Amino acid sequence: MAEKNVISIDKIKVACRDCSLATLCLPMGLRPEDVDRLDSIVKRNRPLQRGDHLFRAEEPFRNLFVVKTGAVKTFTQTNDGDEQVVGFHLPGEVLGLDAIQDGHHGCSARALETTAICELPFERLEDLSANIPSLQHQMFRLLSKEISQEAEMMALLGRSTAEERVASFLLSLSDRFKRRGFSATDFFLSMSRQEIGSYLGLALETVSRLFTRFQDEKILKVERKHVQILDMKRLRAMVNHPPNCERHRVNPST
Amino acid sequence: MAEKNVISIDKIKVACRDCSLATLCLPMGLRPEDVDRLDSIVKRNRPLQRGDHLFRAEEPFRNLFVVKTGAVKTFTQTNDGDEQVVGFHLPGEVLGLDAIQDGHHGCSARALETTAICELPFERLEDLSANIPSLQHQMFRLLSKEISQEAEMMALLGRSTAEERVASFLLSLSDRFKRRGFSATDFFLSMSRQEIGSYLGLALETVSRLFTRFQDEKILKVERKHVQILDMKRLRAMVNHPPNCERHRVNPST
DNA sequence: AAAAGTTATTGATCGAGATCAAAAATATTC
DNA sequence: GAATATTTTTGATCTCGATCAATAACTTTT
Repeated sequence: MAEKNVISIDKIKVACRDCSLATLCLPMGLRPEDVDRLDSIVKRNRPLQRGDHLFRAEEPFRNLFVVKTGAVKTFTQTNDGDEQVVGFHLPGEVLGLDAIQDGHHGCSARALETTAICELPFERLEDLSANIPSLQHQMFRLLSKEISQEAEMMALLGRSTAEERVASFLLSLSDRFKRRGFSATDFFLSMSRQEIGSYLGLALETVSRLFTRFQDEKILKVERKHVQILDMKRLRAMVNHPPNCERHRVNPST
Repeated sequence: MAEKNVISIDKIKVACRDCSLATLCLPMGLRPEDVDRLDSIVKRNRPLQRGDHLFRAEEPFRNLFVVKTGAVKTFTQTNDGDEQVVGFHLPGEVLGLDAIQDGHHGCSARALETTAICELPFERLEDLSANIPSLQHQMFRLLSKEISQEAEMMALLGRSTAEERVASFLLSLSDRFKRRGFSATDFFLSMSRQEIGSYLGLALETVSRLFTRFQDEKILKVERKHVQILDMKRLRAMVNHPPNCERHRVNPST
């Protein structure tokens, strides 16, 4: 098992134009020559190991980061000391967007597993954007997408039951894995129950219990970090249908 | 009382360069001549009345909107039919940023009171941004700020007690009013308890009860929509201090 | 392979806040 | 200005998920 984390450096240092993530990442919609210009400012360092920090809250902001392989969590400190997970980031997803605002990172980021990262010096990216309209457009879309997704998350946290939150979380992962060419129904969680709970505003025990329940109901097969979705339909139904369907009153007063 | 909603059209149609919100709004950090170029694409229509829609979810996205006077709420439909408030927008704040992404509004927006709006055709704004680096920079900052604020809200919804949420909400309003030149301690809520609850992920009764409790504790004076903050310190302490301070164990095992 | 540490599961209990219900205050309509 | 509708307050009850606690499964170290 000693070799399972060995990763080919060649695979990591692939240029944007040859990168399998190009359609998910910043180069999306750019002309080939513009992709090369973008590529010219990208820095690719050696991979992070599990637990390594990509950046820390309060640090000055210089670069945006894109996950190339692996997974990263972002988190802040709660006022009572322990960490609050604010996001999980898979290949092709960009980190640091919240820091453009005032030049400081608002959260910390660490690798959940061995992770390769592309680094984009933001000042150079801005210059390039001003000269490549399609890149500027892509940047606006990227930022806007982040806003939409966070708004969805706010709605989830504001309204939903634990069941709905866990179902949503799994569906989100499933969908993101699928778009990256992995199985939508069979994957490994790179984060702990604790981290999932923190992200979803639930106790870790609640997450664990729901995994168990979903398994009892033949919706999932869960074995530690290994998740298989057995009944996608019912999982989706949990998110779409009101959690308390018993509001169809039999008594039609009014 | 028939005249209380009469608003001078002259005051609404003031140019960006003469607008008191310029330091809070898009023109921030732009050179005067660039402010004029921005101004040239701004459309200013007649004010909205309370309840009027600014836009509806799913509608195609053409413009960003800036609140000039008044207040707007944005909201989506929950799957069980009723509305979920996702934001309240005061003068100088921009709406529609989530729609850049895929060209459709992800939420609806309606006026909470008589409201004047500046409208910015997004395509023209993009063109202008590509030609005015400081405007592009300002746009990135604006989008990034929205991301930061939503992340903060996610943390609030994921972690905090009802008390902390209501305190945060009042402090946020107080702060925003202050920056706009209004009193930080004496203001009117333009939204209902229902809407506040929806936004904070609480039942309207819980919001009402907390207002009552804060009043009993001499932190607030609340009379329907009229709020006075009597003890800013204690209100702030509610947000900063852990809600359950009884985790300082007397028993120092470990 | 035993020991120590970590992470996940499962059970029991408790409480914050939702929900249900009614009254009170205010706003709107005719 | 009486009547109707809406919003807010207040009270009583109940439930979901947090918390506390112990065990089990897995990982890492020695």
